[in-house]
Amino acid sequence: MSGRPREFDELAVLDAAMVLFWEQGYEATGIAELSDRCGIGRQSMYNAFGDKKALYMQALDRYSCERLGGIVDLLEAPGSPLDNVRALLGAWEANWEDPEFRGCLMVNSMAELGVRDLEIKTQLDRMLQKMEDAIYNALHRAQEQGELPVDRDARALARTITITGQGLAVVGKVASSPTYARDVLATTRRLLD
Amino acid sequence: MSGRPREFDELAVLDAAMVLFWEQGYEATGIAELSDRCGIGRQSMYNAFGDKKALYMQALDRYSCERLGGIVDLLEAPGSPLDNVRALLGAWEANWEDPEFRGCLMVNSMAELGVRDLEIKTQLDRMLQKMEDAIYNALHRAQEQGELPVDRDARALARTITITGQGLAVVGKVASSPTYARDVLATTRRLLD
DNA sequence: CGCATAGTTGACAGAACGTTCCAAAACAAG
DNA sequence: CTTGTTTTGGAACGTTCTGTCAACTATGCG
Repeated sequence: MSGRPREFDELAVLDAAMVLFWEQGYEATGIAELSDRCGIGRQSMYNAFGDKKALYMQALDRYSCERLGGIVDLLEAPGSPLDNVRALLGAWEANWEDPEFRGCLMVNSMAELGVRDLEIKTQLDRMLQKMEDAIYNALHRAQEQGELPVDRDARALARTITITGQGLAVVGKVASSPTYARDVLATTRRLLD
Repeated sequence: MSGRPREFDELAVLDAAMVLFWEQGYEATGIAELSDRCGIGRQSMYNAFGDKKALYMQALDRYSCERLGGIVDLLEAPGSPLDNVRALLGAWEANWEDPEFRGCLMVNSMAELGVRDLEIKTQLDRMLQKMEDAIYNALHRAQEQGELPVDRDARALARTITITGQGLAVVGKVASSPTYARDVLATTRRLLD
């Protein structure tokens, strides 16, 4: 039998929680703050998502679907796969130039919890591979289509681009130089010629 | 007039605090845990270092002197400057293969506090520039000595290497593949030929 | 020895933490 | 309308947190 209906949209609440964890990290974000910004009561959060860590992992999942999914879509877009990779680098450069750039939830999570929580570590490793594989697939297709020389190690290249993205996401939170990302990504782009 | 002498070595305590912050992050590390692992009482910590944030910033300073200083020394070692850069990349690769690799305090701090605390952000930016400049200086000397073609943008190259190091330090906390760093650093090394 | 200075110790205050209990409220089905 | 089921809001739980206070201890100097 069904009882009283929910007064909130589960996905919208999860999005709000995701943004809050994204901005402040896991430890620095309190339950009261979460329920405030999500617009629902404490008990409703516990009913819908479980305890704090469970909520956090669902926020990570949401990030994986929304943001990483967006990257995957970008890389799998029709047309030149190599241009899609270049578009990803361009998006990163644009992110850098945004003065309100808040980094990347996946990277923040790696730094804060990567070695302290095995369950989260496993999930983050999956997300990382999702990103790496998406880049690898694009590079591999680029090689099949003759856009990228076949003597390049596509796996190593994909990992290099992944690391570059993660590095920019961390450093972008503190670095003051506006040309930083441009310098780094120019070097990265040359690897694709 | 001087009173009762300290029963602890200030630098040793700071080192222990640094390691604890390094392993667990700022928020997840409590004062009780700090004074336990440092082997001194709470009040002694407050007397010697001030409050938690002041202690953290002194730990960051210590990290800058010890670890970043070690990198600077490595890069300024006599002999081939380009080989010194290669040695740094080799050290990063060895770090990756260490199963107890705990990342880098500077990177962890960027991710956790980089956008939330302006004072810490400023300090981290300084540390980042210290590292970048050390790499740049080595590359610049390599160009002067003819080891590295002068048509390379040494600043962009230094930033790329910096970003790669930061990226590896984050990703290394969760990635399972043992060849990850090797792949990435092989690509990086090719930039130096 | 005695005074001044500085370090150590344990207890404590005030606030914040994550979590749970409970009763009121809102709907679906009978 | 009644009964059953679920959500909601508020109060309260015990714990942990950072930081402080006051008493005690140990040293250097006169």
